[in-house]
Formats: sequence, C-alpha cells, structure tokens
Amino acid sequence: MSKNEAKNVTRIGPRQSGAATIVDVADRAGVSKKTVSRVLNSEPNVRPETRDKVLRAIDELKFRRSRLGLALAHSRSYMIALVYDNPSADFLSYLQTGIMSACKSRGIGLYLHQCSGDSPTLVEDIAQMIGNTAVDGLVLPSPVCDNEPLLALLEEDDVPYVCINPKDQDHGLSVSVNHEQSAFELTEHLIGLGHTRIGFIKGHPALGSSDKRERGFRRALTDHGIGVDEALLVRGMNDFASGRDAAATLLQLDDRPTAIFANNDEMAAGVLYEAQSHSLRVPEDVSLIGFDNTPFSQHVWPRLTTAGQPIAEMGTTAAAMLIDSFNDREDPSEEHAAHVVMDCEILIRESSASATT
Amino acid sequence: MSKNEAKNVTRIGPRQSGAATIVDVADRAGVSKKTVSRVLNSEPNVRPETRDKVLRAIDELKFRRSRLGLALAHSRSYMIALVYDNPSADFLSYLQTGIMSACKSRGIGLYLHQCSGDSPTLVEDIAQMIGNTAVDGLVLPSPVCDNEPLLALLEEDDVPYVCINPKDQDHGLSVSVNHEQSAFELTEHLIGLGHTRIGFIKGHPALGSSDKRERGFRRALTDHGIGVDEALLVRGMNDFASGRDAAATLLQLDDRPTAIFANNDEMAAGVLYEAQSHSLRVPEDVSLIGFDNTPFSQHVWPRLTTAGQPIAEMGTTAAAMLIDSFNDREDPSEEHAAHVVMDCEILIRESSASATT
DNA sequence: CTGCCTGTTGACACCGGTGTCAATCGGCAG
DNA sequence: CTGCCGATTGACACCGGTGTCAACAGGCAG
Repeated sequence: MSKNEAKNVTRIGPRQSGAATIVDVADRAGVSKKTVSRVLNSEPNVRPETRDKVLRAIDELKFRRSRLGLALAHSRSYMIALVYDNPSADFLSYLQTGIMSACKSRGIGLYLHQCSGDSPTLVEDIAQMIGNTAVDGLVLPSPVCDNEPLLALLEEDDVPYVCINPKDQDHGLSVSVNHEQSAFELTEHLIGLGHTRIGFIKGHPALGSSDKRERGFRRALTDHGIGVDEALLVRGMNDFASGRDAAATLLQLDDRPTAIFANNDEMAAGVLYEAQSHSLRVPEDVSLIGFDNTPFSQHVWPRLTTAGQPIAEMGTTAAAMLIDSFNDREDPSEEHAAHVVMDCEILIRESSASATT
Repeated sequence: MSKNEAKNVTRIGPRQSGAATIVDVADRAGVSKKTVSRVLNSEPNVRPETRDKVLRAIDELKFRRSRLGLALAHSRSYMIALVYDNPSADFLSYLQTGIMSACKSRGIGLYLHQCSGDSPTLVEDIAQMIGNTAVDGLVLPSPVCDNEPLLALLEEDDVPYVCINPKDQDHGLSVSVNHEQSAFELTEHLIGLGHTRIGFIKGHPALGSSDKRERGFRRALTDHGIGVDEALLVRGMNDFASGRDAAATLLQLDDRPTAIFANNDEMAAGVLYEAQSHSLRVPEDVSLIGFDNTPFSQHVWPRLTTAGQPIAEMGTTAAAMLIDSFNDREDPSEEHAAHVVMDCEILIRESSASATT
C-alpha cells in the first residue's frame, strides 16, 4: 500500500490547476489507477468496501472522466460528426436537435462539419476531418450522402455512417421518408377536389427527394386515369426565385392549371408571391400545395397544404442507429434494421380547395 | 541511428490497420518521433535535408496528425463549443456557418451543445460537457450568455467565452448588433411616412434585444415630439402566435394605429396573418415592419420592411475573437477589442407606406 | 590544441485514461 | 499441511502526440 502511494503520488495535493484526474482519485482512495478505472467502468470483482472508498474520493474531488484520455486509449473520440451541405435552415435545426437527443442519452458528442458540394476537395476535407478528430461515425443528410466517392472512402476505411434521405438505399444505414407515397397522397387530395390540370414544379435535380416526389405525383395522375401533360411539369431549384419563375411560366399558359404542386414549401412561397402580385387568389383561382411543412407554410395566409417530415425523429433514429451500430461491434448480439422509412404527415390547409371550373 | 530504429520500431510495417502515426513516419524517415514533431510544428533548427526526408515520409504514408494526441499532450481539445438554447432556425444556421468559417481557417473544430434555459441542471450540464470534452472555449448566443451562474462558473474556471447579443457587455468578449439604433431608424422611417400612431409589439423578455429595440422605438417617438401612448405597446413572445394575439389587440382599438412595429419578423408574420384574415390590407390599411430579415420577410407579399443582422459575420467575428484570445495567451502581444458592435442593414420594402389618414 | 558555443538530434517522461498480466490473499479439497 | 483456485489488486505498457534536457557534432576564438 505504501509502495503504491509512493508510486502514484507524482504531484502534491489535488493538482494545482484544472480538474482532478484518475491519479488524484487513486491517491485519495489509497488504491491504484486501475482500480479506479474498474470502478468507473462498473467492472466486476471489486470489493464493495474498495468501491465505496473510490466512489467517495470521486465525489470529494468532483472527479469527471476526461473524454480525451478515454479517446486516446480506445482510438475512439466518442463523438459523431454531422456533415452537411446547404440544407434548409429549418431542416438543419430540427435535425440537430434530434441527433443531439440520441447522442445525449448515449454519452456521445456531436461535431459539426459543413462542406460545399461543388468543392473539389470535399472528400479530401472530410477525410482530413475524420483523421484529425477520430470521430466514431458520420451522419450524412442528403445530398452529401449521394456523393459516391465519399461513400467509397468511408467503406474502404470502415468508417460507420448513416444516410438521411439518400437517393438509393444501397449503402450502410439510412433513414428516409416516404417521399413518393406522400406526394402521391397530396396529389390524390387535389384530384379528390376535382382538379385535373395540375402543374408540378420539380425539385432540385441533386436531391433524391425530387425524383421520388415527382414519381408519386405522376403515379397518382395515372392511377386516376388523368394523362400527364408534360407542359405542366416545370423544373425548379427548390428556392423561392425558381418557384416564382416556374409559377410565371405555368400561370401564363392559355389553359392555366387549376392547381400547382410545388416540390417544396419555399417554391410554393414563390408561387404564392407570384400569384398574389398578379392578383390571382389562392385557393380561389389556383390551389397550391407544397412540401416540408416549414414555418412559412403555417404563417402565410392562406396556410399551405403540405407534407411534413418528422425531421427531429429522423435525426434521433439515425443517430441512434449509428451509435448502436458501432457500440454493438464489440457485442454483435443483434443486427439493427439497416434502412428505416418513415411516413410524412399530410397537412390539409387553406391553400387547396375545390376546382371552381 | 540503428539504435534509434531499434527503439522506435515497436510495430512491423506501417501498422496493420488505421492511419499512420508519428512513429510510422519516424521509422520511415529514419529519425526520432521528436524530429518528426519538430517538422510538423515548423520548429527551427532542423536540417533542411532532414526536413525533406520527414516530409517525404509524411507524404508517402499519407500521415495526418491526430488531434487526440495533440489534445492530450496540451490538455486542449482544439475545439470550441457552440452552446445554444432555442434560437430561431435561421439565426442558428447562419451563425454556425459564420463560426465554422473562422474555425476552419484556424484549424479548430466545432462542437455542439444544446441546452434548455429552464432546465435546473443547465449549468451543471455545461460544466460536465466542458470537463468531458476539454473544449477550448464557448460561443454563447443570447439568451445563454445572460445566465449569470453560468458566466460565474466560466470566470472561475477560466474558460474563455464570447457572448453574442448579450444584455450587458459586462463580461469577457462579446459581439452585438446595434439594436437600439436600428429600431430607432426603422421608427423614424415610419414617422417620415407620416405615421404618428404606431403600435409596438415588445419582444421576449428573456432576450436582451427586446429592451434595446423598445428603447430605440421610444427614443424615435420622443425625438420627433410624438408622445408614447402606452396602450399601443403590447407584450409579445417573439413567436407567430403572440404576434397574432398582439395584432388582435391592437387592430381592434377604437383609434387603431396606422402602423405596427413588431419586435421580430415572426411576430410580424402573425400580424400580417391576422390583418389579412380580417380583410385589412398591408400597407394600405396598416403599415408593418419587423426585425431580422428572415427568409419569410422576403417571401410574403407584401415583403416586410425590416432590419437584418449580419449573422454569419457576427459568428465569424465572435469565433475569431475567441480563438485568437486563447491563442494569444501564450503570446500576449496585443489585446483584442473585447466588445464589437455591428450595424444592421435597414431594408425598406413594400409593407410600409405613407399614412393614408 | 583546447574550450566554448550553437545547431541538430534523440531518449525519456508526460498528458489521462484502459488493457494485460502477474502477484497476492483467502478458502477449501486432498 | 500442501496445493489449487478464484477473487482482488497493482505494475506496466500503450494510445499519439509534445516538452525537457542531455548528447553530440562542427565552427571559431584564444
């Protein structure tokens, strides 16, 4: 015992500055570092009496295990990174909240990395980030998760990751929303109101959700025996300006559509703006629906009919899947579902009404 | 030399899995760890020839310095934390972008911590986070930066931090915007349009910006010899619903105000909604101005007159001040400005027009 | 030729934890 | 009484870097 004390006491007192370390606790309790470590990790085969001594010392010194030492010892950082590229502010904000909720309950930290999809060094930057921080895994919201070279790198280096709304569920883990089905239902809603000439503003081509929503739109028309008039499908870029442009195109057609389905709420906002500035009333003259349930869609008059993704829940699920996946590597008891698909909430509001024709 | 090789070669080859370490580089270059470290840190007194050998080895092995070892050696994590509590999604998103830009150029990482202001364990949670992660500093957007117990803890433990839009500039570093002046100018704009009965929807009492904006509003009226009618000042909570409620109160007054100044755009959105659903036209019947220049304010018709904070720039400046402050501790050559105040951009748009009375 | 100084380099300890293995102790069967 | 076994505990190396100090070389003044 005295030998041990002499060994461990490399400093006098509970350290001049900063927090107490495991050595301080060991000294205080009169045991070795390793025994403290055993108590910290709830390992078996520690005499209750010893455990109590250690716990008391931990309490007295207000000791807190440093993640740095832990990380170094395990070559794990106990952090995951959220790597994003220009999502909408609302999406990002809710997603972060969801991810952090899963992280918090698992003692994992969240690291942030923003990238720009058009940067030629995107993959290299991320590789560098991973090397630097030793993050344990990545959360990749669309469209980052559709970057093939990046995924190839991650597979090669065996870095766990989870995709959110990927184009295809070919890789690793993923959490998505049923874009096609929701678009189908929104379209059916319009059809049910008597609309047959429905304009559609396509989404940004880089996003997997765009194609899926369009597919749902087309399928609803076809299923109800309504021919798809390609002149009513216009390209948009998911932003306000392109929504306005697309609306301008659609609204000046001789045979104007009686309803417009915009691929997202921001473009729907553009449509609404364009309509109102040309004295067209929504929904009396044109019904309008969006997608995403952004705050905007609830704050304008008329409020937008739209579909909302359970963004926070998706974040929580994704982070939980990711963290559990590498925690279970040591204990490969059960495989988790690799691909989760959630439903959107369809929100019928004032911007869609019966066709007046 | 051979002695050194025998010493450093504890593993055979460039390591079975994972990235190369400093030892691998040392072996490859036939030098000691320390010499590699010297090259990595651009220390003087390394022979050019040796430096080249090391650089070549680094290149060949694709070596990247791990932040973990670095962190442990220095008891610094080379990360800063963004600690936030319920800011608006837009504010958060822009702020993050700004912060990351400053971080990236300084080789610092960004860690995320969300807290809820009403949690009794808020301070303890943050203390724990700091202990765990050893973050080098904190960015505290309002209202977290007005939490006195938290600031006391940080001062005591000597944790660097920077406040964004704090109530008072009493502590540490801060970056703010000139709320009072901007509110003053917006109010003057209304007065210039002939408005004298101007409703004001106060902001959330927990936010420092609320009081300041109200002060600017009052000062503008007083300066122009217009008495402040307290009946026209209504409490709001910075959200859509409270904006609607406040508007309902103001618009049903016998002597209705001809203009309304909402403390932020989201409440202005509520006012607009309430007005439109009562067939009141903006700006013909009521002029309306907000504050924040959210996307909403540009996407509705009429677009909102408002003031925009340079959020990303504030984030960049704040993070830069913070990082430079603890980097300069070793080299205390110059003190940085402790408190930076920026100007808002006043944006006159269609929601404000001449008083028709 | 000697002594000193400077430039260059490496051995070693350290940061704060964990994993490995051996030592010690007590109880119990032979 | 001896030997074995499991429970408990500690010494030590290790993770990937950096700081300290000493060793060693070569150049130059005395």
